[in-house]
Amino acid sequence: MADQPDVPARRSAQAARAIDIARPLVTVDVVIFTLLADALQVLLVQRPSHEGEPFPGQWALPGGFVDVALDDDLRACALRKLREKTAVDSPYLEQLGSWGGRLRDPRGWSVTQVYFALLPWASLQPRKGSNAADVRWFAVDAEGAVPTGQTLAFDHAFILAAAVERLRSKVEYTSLPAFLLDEPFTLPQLQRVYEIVLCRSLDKSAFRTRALAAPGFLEEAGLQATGAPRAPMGYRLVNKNQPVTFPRTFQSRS
Amino acid sequence: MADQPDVPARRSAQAARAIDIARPLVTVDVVIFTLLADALQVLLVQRPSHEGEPFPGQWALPGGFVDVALDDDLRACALRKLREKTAVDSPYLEQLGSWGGRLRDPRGWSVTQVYFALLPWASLQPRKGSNAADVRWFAVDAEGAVPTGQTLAFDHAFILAAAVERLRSKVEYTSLPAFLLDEPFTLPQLQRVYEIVLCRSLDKSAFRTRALAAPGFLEEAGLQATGAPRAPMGYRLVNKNQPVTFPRTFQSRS
DNA sequence: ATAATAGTGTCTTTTAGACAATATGTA
DNA sequence: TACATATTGTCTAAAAGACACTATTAT
Repeated sequence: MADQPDVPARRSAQAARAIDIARPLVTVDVVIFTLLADALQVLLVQRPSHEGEPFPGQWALPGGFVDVALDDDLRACALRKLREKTAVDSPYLEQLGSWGGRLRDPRGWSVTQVYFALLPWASLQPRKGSNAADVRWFAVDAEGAVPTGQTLAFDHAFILAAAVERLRSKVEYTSLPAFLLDEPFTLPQLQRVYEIVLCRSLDKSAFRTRALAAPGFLEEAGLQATGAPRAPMGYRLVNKNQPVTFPRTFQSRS
Repeated sequence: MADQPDVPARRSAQAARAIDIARPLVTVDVVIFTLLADALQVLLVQRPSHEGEPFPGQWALPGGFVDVALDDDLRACALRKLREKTAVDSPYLEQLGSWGGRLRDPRGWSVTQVYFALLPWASLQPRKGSNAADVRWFAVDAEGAVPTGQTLAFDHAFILAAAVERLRSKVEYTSLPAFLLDEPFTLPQLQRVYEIVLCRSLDKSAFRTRALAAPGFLEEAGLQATGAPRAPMGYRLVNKNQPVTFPRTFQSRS
């Protein structure tokens, strides 16, 4: 590593060892979810097939090495990766976790910081990803798997399943699914998103009561012409950066 | 970096760049909580005062560089750090998150993976930390701060506050506090832990009903001679590795 | 007996779940 | 007017909060 930071020559042996030991590879990956055709979809990219690249041609989560010159911090790095693939720059973005170890990358001990993003589909339409050939949306099934025909690169199948599980579990008691919708949205649309993510139906009346009663969640945005016989009320999020937490989980099994 | 993994000389320019770019420093830190004297306590260590070490003499979370030779993965690394300070090796250990950026360590772009551990006090008594001089327990206040007199090293004050917040928020709807108690414990003891962590009192009847009704949480372990006038029933955890999730949050304000 | 702590019972309140009823627009 | 979708109302069930009551044992 040629351009390693300069360290004074007079440092102690202990400090020197701390700096000089072999450093793991550090990457950031992003699990990008959206909603399309009544299904949860995840964005995957195809690995390059250059010689020397691991998992050539296989599908993977978008991501890559932290660039210590470009990225101020981990979140900035995740936003950069997201922007490179989707041209979106203020999504809902949450840290999912880290996976690191000796075996997950053939190039050596590596650690990845995984974020997950929730995007409304319409936010992607204007510029649908720079070089679209190697980027695709895949529907995610109930187990968090994806119909690529092959397994994903690295441990990404495992990470994707963890992301879906995290999303599912938080959907039980937060307003997360609202970040998958364009504003303004209607309550029937919101309920449908919950049902898609949870893979079960919810009671209409209880759902409305809960959503409208939650403080700091929704504000009215006028009746919407959705084509429905009766025009439904539209709503916007009061806070676009943070989900609302409900005091109970959903329990309907109807 | 002398002992960087060997890469075939015939690799492509792109692959070569990926491997050769400057790598961030990678550390693992552990927020170790226990319960003592009716207060939540966190374990801190004093930074060495060798020349060249950052934040010499200041208190910090226990942790340090990933050792790619010793550690198979991140969790193994966290367990090693924990074992070095406490001689405990099967605690409740959960990933908290990562903090990474250019400015958090004067030695360069660094990223830390933070875990938090919950330990019963008695598990620490037999060997109370190898070299006890530079290791100490500090009571944590309601805001997640600690009475050291100085600020903590690195961004550890911030990380500690995040850990306390995470603990508090999960305590509202999980059985996490049980991992702070030695088994067998009694329901009054368990309730006291909840109250300490939440900084508010809970109703006895509702608490007992909820705890005993939660599936997979407690199993009876015989009456305990605690010195109380009436001997209380002791309980053990059915599952020592995973907390139980309650369908509602606590709401008592009595 | 009294005190202190453990544990239970009862009543009320809240909110979800089920489902029926009403409202409002389109064809 | 018929119909489809949005929205509201009613009843019931489940669980928590408040708090009073009973149980057990050390002193």
